[in-house]
Amino acid sequence: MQNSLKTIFPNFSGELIATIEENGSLQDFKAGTILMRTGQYIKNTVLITKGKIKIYREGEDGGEFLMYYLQPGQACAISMICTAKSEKSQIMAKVVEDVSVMMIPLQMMDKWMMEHKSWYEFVIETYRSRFEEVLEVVDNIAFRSMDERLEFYLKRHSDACGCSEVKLSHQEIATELNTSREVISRLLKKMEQRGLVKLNRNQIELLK
Amino acid sequence: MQNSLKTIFPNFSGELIATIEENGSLQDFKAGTILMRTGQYIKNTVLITKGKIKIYREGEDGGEFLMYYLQPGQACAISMICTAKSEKSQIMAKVVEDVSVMMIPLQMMDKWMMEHKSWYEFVIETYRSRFEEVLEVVDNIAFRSMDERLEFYLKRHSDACGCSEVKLSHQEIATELNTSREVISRLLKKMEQRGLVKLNRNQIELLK
DNA sequence: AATCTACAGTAACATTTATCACATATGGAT
DNA sequence: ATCCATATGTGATAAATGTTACTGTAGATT
Repeated sequence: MQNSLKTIFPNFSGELIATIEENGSLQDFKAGTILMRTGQYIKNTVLITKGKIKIYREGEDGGEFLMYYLQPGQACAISMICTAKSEKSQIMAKVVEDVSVMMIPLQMMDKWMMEHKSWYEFVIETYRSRFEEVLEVVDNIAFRSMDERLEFYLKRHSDACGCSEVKLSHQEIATELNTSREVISRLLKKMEQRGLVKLNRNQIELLK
Repeated sequence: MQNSLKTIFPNFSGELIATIEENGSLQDFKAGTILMRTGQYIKNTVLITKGKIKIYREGEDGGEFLMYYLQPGQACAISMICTAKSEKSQIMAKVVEDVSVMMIPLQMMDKWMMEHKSWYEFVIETYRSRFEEVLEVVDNIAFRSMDERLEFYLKRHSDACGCSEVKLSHQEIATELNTSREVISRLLKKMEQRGLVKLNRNQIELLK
C-alpha cells in the first residue's frame, strides 16, 4: 500500500507519504455513491487513489451539469478550498467507477503546507489544473453550440474510460449537458450520418 | 502610502506590508489598458490597490466573455496560479477604471507563503473566492437564459461601480455576454416595459 | 410466447437566439 | 442649422434548441 501511494502520487516525498498514511483514512465507495453534496460542509480533503469521480454543478431546478472528472493522483480542489475555511461545498461529487479515496482531516491541510514542500506544490498544482478545467467548461458553454459540446463530452468520456465505447443512455448525456434527450438523439444521428459515431442501444461507439 | 496598503489589505501583517513595499512595485494604468493577454507568460502577481479590472475569457473567434471584476483589496488568482509555475495566462485582463496595482515578482509568491501566514491566508482566500466566482459564471451560462443573464450582468455592473447608472452601449454589453447587439436591445426594451430599467443613450438606469 | 419497461427515433410545433436589413435618434463637430 | 458618426429600434427571417406526443424496438421478466 505504501508502495502504491508513492506510485500514484510520485511527487510526494517519502516523509509526506508516511504522514498521509498516519493521518489519513483510506475509504472505498461504490459507483453511484454521492461523495459530496452541494451545500454540505466539508471536513476532509479528498485524494483519489483508485477509480473515477465526476464533479457536477447543480442548478436550482435540479440540473446536474458535468464539470470534470477526477482520477487517481488527483485531488478535489473544492475540498481543499472549502476545507481551508470549513466552508460549504459548491459542487456535487459522484462516484462513476468504484473508488478508493484518502481522506485528509482539514487541520492537516494548513499544517502540511508549511511542513512539506511536495504537499504545497501539489495543492498549488491542483488549484491550477482545476481552475483551468473550469475555464475550459466556460469556453464550451459560452462559445460553442450543442453539437460541438456533445463531441467534446464524448471525447472526454472516452479519454476518461480509456475506451471508444460510451455506455450511457441519451438521457444521461442530456442531463449532464443540461439539455433534453431529444436534442441529444438528433445530434447523435447527425454525427452518425457524418460517420463520427456508430449508435447502438446504450452504447455509442466513437469512430474518429 | 504605507498607511493605505494596510487599509486596503487589512489582514496583512505589518511585516508583510513592509516586505511588499520593499519588493513590489506600484504601477498605474489608465482605463482601457490590457494588463494581461491570453497566452502571455506571467511574471508578476497582481494586487489591486485602486480602480477596477475586468477579467475576460477569450474565444477563438475573438469573443470577449466577461467573467468577473477585480477591485481594491483583491488579487488576480490567475496571476498567482500561473506565476507559481510561470505558465501562460488563460485570461485577458482589462482596466475599466484607472488602477494602481502592486506587482509582486513571481519568486516572492512561494517564499512568502512559507514566511507570512497572512499572505498564505490571502492566497488561499483568493483562490477560493475566484473559484466560486467562476462557478457562478458557469451557473449563469449553463442554467439561465439571456434575459436572466442580462439582469445579472447589469446588477453586477452597478454593484461594481456603486451606482445605478450603467454607462455602456448595447454593443459593449452584447460583446461581454457573447451575443448580438439586437438581442440586448430587445431584451432591454422588454425590461423597460416591465419597469426594471430606464433607457437613455449610452446609459441604462436600474430602477429596482 | 406474451408482456413489460427503458431506450431510442422522429414529426410537429414553440421558443429562444442569431442574423440581416433598414429606419430613426442623438449628440457632437463644423 | 447641417452634417456625421455612433447608438438604438424593429421587422423579417433563419437557425438552434426545447417541448410534446407518439411510435418502434431490444432486452428483461413472467
